[in-house]
Amino acid sequence: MVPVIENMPSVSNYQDQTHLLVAVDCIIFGFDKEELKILLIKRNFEPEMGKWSLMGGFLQPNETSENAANRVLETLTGLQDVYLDQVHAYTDPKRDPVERTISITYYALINSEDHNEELTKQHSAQWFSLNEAPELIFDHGQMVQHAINRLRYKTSVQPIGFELLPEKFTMRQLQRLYETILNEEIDKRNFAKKINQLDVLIKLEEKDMSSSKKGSFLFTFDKDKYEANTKNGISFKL
Amino acid sequence: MVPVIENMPSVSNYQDQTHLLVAVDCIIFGFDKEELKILLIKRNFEPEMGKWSLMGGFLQPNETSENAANRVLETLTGLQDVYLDQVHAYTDPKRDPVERTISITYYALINSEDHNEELTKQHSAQWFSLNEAPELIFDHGQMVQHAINRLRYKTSVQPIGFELLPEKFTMRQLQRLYETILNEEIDKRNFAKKINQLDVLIKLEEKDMSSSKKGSFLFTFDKDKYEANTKNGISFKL
DNA sequence: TTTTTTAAGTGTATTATTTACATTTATAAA
DNA sequence: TTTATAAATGTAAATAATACACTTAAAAAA
Repeated sequence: MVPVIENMPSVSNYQDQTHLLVAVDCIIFGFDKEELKILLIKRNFEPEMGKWSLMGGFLQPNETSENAANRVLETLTGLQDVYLDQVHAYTDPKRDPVERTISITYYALINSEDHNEELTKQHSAQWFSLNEAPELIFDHGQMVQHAINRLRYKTSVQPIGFELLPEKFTMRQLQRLYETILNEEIDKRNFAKKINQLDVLIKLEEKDMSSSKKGSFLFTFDKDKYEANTKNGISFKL
Repeated sequence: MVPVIENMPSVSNYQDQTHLLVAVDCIIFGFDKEELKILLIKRNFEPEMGKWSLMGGFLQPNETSENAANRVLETLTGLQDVYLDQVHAYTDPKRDPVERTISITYYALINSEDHNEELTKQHSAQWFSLNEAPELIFDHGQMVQHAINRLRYKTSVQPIGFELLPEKFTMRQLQRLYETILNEEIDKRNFAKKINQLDVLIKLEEKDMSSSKKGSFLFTFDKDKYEANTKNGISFKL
């Protein structure tokens, strides 16, 4: 028998507690050969109609927040099974002026070639490079910043960068991706050395001829090794 | 003018959305000279009365989750202004059998000497070393594991370990703290070298005579340098 | 007073990792 | 056939991490 302390009800008062709206907001990262970009929507609904924001949605009765983030992402891009990572829960009582809403953010990594343009057009969505992004509503700017930091960290411990690339890619595209995520220039010899150490790439016979006269070999990643490293972690530091 | 798309209301239906209970749960870390421990409560209330769990509470109307975590922490330990760090939001619809509740976790770092024993007794709380902790209700075990991982990471990039120590401490205590957090043995010469590089400690004249005949010098941290490094980050890797 | 005991305190050599850096090569276009 | 372009590649230097053992201060015991 556990004694019941004074002032401490023996049954929690779930009923009396405040129930709140819970939303998810997605920071959708894409890479278009040169730059890391984020997909933002121009709101065609209130509140803050006409302003730019992240794509989000309310948590539904039988969903986890991961489910909700996937749903939101599919609604906007048509993509399923996308890499998603929870970042943070934002809980300021005044963050949404209409009604108190807490928001859980997820960042998504997508290959920006893949998304369904019909859908993004419907939502007046647009890709922005990080330093040209417009001002965002509420605390969405802070959410983006936080997500970038998390992505940078994650990139240094797991080889997630590949999620943003097409199936076949050149060493140079991969390098540009890392450079744009980490926001620093990397020496190409040192980069190749590091990537080869990770031992997750397969070099194909095929070349991409679009970028130079010589052409550059295409790579794809070794799914098994990649997944092992994605789970076990790596150390990517240049 | 922003066009309103079919099937897309121009005003969001906040009213129609599901409202949920939101809780915070605290993973309270303390260090008692030898080991990293966590403070757990034996529930004297339903659900799961009599079982061990994290200390938590529901988010109140005008609180942020940080406020709530601080409140929960003060209720149990009497401590204010404790180091707190958000870890993750848990959202499985079935995680709480009484009613759907999402939980946002925070880990707290406290100097375990400081807490109010009267309060912890009232809540039937007890310190457990990490590998002797009892089984916990719901998803609390997973929450603890997740928090430990986060603490390990944080320790390697910010000098937060000091939050767990009394104001004056020996180099050896600090080393034991790092060893217990990182779960590995560290060579004492290499450790001292590394810590001195961080340049956040002040060596006092005073010695602690309790641990050896020679005694060991006490240190305190240089508040300014410590705070600068806490913000800017360090790299602690041994 | 001297000896013993105990953990504290300290430095260097080795290894591993990271960084800096320049020339040759394959191919398309002129 | 020549030219132009980005791709491909390796080594030396610097920095960081690791391994490792003896001396010392003080209390306790003889």
